[in-house]
Amino acid sequence: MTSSPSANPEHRVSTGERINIQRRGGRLQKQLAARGIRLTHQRRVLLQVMETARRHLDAGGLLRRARRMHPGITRVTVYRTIDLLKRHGLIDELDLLHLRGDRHFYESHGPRDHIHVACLRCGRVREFESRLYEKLKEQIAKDCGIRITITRTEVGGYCAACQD
Amino acid sequence: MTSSPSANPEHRVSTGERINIQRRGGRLQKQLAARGIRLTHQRRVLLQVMETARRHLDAGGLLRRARRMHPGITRVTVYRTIDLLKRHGLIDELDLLHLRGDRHFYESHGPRDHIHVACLRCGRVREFESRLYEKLKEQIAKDCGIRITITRTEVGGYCAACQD
DNA sequence: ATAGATGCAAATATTTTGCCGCCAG
DNA sequence: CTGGCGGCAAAATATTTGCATCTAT
Repeated sequence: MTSSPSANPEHRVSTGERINIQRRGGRLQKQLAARGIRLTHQRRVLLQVMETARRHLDAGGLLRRARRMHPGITRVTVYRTIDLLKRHGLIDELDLLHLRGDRHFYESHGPRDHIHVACLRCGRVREFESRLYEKLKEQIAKDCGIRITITRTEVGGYCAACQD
Repeated sequence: MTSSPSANPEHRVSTGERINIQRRGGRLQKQLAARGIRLTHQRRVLLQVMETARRHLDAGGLLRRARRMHPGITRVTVYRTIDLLKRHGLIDELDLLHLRGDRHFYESHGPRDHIHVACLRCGRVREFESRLYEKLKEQIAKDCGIRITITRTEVGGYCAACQD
C-alpha cells in the first residue's frame, strides 16, 4: 500500500468537526443500531463509505475515502469495523478472482444474492442475478444436507468488448 | 477475525509416504512438458504433491510436503511454481471462504468443474458437481456476453452433523 | 552453451494484537 | 460512569523481488 506520509496534521479533530454524516443513517447503520451496537463517529463514516461506494473497495480504499470525511481514522479501525460487519453478516467479502491482487473487497450485503462477473482484460465487474443460481443453491443444500449461510460465485473471462 | 481455535486439519496423512517422483509424471507434468517448459527436480516434486494431495493445500502446506521429498526446496520456489501453473491455467486458486485464514489454496484443475461446499463449524470441504451449475454458466455467458475462462463457487453453511 | 530456474535475504503487502486513554450510551 | 472502542506501534502473516549461481535441455 502507498505509504502516505499523511503529514500528521493536528488530529485534534474530535467531534467538533461537523460532518453531515449523522442524518439519515443507511441500512448498515440501522442494522447495527437495532442490535444495540455502539455507533461511533468512525463507524458511521465507514458505513456511509460502504453504502455509497460505486465500486468494490478493499481495506485501503475504504481507509482513503473515510479519511476524506474524518482524517483521524486509522487502518486498524477499518479492519476492526470490517470484522464487526462480517461477524454480523452485514457485508460480503470478495476477492474478485485476484484480478487486482490479493486483497479483499467488501460490499454491503443486500437482499439479493448475486454473482460477480469480471472481465480479465478490462477489469470491469458486473453483478448478475439469476433464478437458476437460487435453484442451484437449493440443490446443494438438499444434496449435501447443509444449511447454507454464505455463498460466493465469481466468474472471470473476456467480455464482448475485450474479445480477442 | 477472532482466532477460532477450531479444527487444526494438519496431519491426517498416512505415514510412510514413500517417494519416487520421476516415473510416470502426472497430468500437470505432462502438460508442462507439452508446452516445452523446463522440468526441474523441484517442479516435479511440487507437481506430484499437488496431484496426490487429498485436501487443499496452501503455499505453506505445499512447501512442507515438498520438503519431505526434497529438503532443499524453498518457499520462493513454491510461489514461483504456483504462479507458473496459474498462468498456464493448470491449477485453480481458492480461498475457501477464508474459513482457515486469509491464505490461498490450490488444486490441480481437473476436467470437471466443481463447487466447494464448506461447513463453517467442522471445516469439512466437499466438492459438488452439478448439471445446473453448467447451465448457470451458460446463462451467464450468454446474458453477459462474456467468454468464461475461470469460475469459482464457494458455499458455506452448517452440515448435517453440525446443525445446532 | 545458455536461457531460464533456484536459493538466499531482504523488501512489500496485508492483517492482527497489546496496551491505554477516551467516548457513546 | 464504564465497558466497549479507537489510536499507536509493533507483531504476525503472506507474498514478491534482486541478484548470483546452477541446471535442464
